[in-house]
Amino acid sequence: MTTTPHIPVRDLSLKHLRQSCVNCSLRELCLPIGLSTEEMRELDTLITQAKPIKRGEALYRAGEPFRSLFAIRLGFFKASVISEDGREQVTGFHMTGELMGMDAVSSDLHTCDAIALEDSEVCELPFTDMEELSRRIPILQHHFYKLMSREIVRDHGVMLLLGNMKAEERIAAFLLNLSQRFAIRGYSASSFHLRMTREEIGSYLGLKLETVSRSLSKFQENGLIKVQNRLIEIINPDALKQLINNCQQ
Amino acid sequence: MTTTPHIPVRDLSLKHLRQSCVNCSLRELCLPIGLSTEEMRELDTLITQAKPIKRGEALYRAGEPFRSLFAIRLGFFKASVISEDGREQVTGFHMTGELMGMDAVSSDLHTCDAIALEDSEVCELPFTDMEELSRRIPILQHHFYKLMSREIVRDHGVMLLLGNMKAEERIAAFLLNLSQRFAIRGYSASSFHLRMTREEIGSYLGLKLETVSRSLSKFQENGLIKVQNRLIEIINPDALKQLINNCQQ
DNA sequence: CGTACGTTTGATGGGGGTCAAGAAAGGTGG
DNA sequence: CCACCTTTCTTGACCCCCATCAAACGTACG
Repeated sequence: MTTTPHIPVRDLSLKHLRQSCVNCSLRELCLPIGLSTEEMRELDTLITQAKPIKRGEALYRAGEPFRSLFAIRLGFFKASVISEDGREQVTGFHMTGELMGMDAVSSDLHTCDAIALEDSEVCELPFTDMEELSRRIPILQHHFYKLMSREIVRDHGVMLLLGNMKAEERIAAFLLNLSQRFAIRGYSASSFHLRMTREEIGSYLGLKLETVSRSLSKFQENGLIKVQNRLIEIINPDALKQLINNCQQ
Repeated sequence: MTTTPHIPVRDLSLKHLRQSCVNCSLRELCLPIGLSTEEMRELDTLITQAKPIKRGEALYRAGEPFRSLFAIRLGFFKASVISEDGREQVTGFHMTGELMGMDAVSSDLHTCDAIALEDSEVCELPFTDMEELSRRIPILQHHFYKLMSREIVRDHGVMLLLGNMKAEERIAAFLLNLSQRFAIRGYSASSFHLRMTREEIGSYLGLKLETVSRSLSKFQENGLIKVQNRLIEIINPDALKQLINNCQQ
């Protein structure tokens, strides 16, 4: 039984089931790989009803047993690991259409917390079912390998950022990355709302919240962006790009 | 020079190929998941003859088309990404029994360079063949998902290190990590040879080579380790562990 | 044996962490 | 709608860690 958010819950025809898959949570998962209608239907039967997660709630926490991946149907999450001595490191921010929980496959335990930064909805994908299905649909198997690989590449990018870039370069890269991801989803690339605190940005970028705040203020002074609390307007994206590339190591 | 392989390179009968799979390059891949002899044989037919890579040579480079994963049969590699403006970030060091190239699945192009830091041997695993086989051997499919997931978890650990730790903590964590991985492979945990330069260590840890050198010297002064060029002897592993955990945030 | 590369160590300076205080925003209950 | 409180954000002052620059030394290799 799959429900679908922007479609009324009671209206559960097959057509809408498929739509839910294509349009929302599994956009990245299904749409680009060209499954047949029949295969898509099989995939849909796997997916449980969309589950709402309120802002501040955990989708899962480190240490919990792993059963499912989660596709974000709508909303915004942070993923973070806590070290033994209590330090938090935000490992990623995830938005509509992205898949979470792939880190948990390795040990059958979640290795990080996933916290909703706004009211969200996720679709649960039981992993063993998914594995079974992907054996029968080669293209789906390949796509899952690709998704996990993409996560690795993304992490390498963050490592480059943390290892090589100065504070302002990191912030610039972060803003451009968000901008691009919003744009892909049909939102404005030049104006968006930050769902996370300065502290969470800082944790992700290896900076203190004061440094994040200062950098944003400086960008505003220089006319690169406009900051109004968590509303960001990108005035001069080219200057931001230049900032990242110019500072030769 | 390089340590001697368990099996002479020239002796490549089927039996030895299988042994090579079990004992060396694919230790992590095959051994722990309990394949039947028949399945193991199928896997072996997939694997090409061990290929030697000399010190300094590239196993692959960023941008090259992706065809295969590589299992390190013997040796030591660094993986690194180069940013558009020429900055190098070492994303990992890989030793015997580990799998390289999983980042390339996402785009069918290698996204990083893999450079041998000592004379090495790798087994090539053509990825499409591997996918096909893993469809018929569920446990193999699951294991590959796990391996990729493990890579993600590992990267999260590095992100924590880069985002939260001070120079000496990073070095301590790095040394302990190497120590542990050597120990798993049956080598000494307390005494080992660094295959990489101070600069490469620094790149991996987000530090400059001088800082790496200074930290090692300081550890030696304090009796935690003994450094003799690239030979490291760990005198007081507990003190190193404490170093990582004590420095609260 | 000499050149090149890698390493160590010192001196210096700056980027960003830390501490602190005040301002702004958001949520809650009356 | 307002008063109140909490959380988040901004800005300033100070200082420390680590990058940078520089020089000398050790080691590997042709």
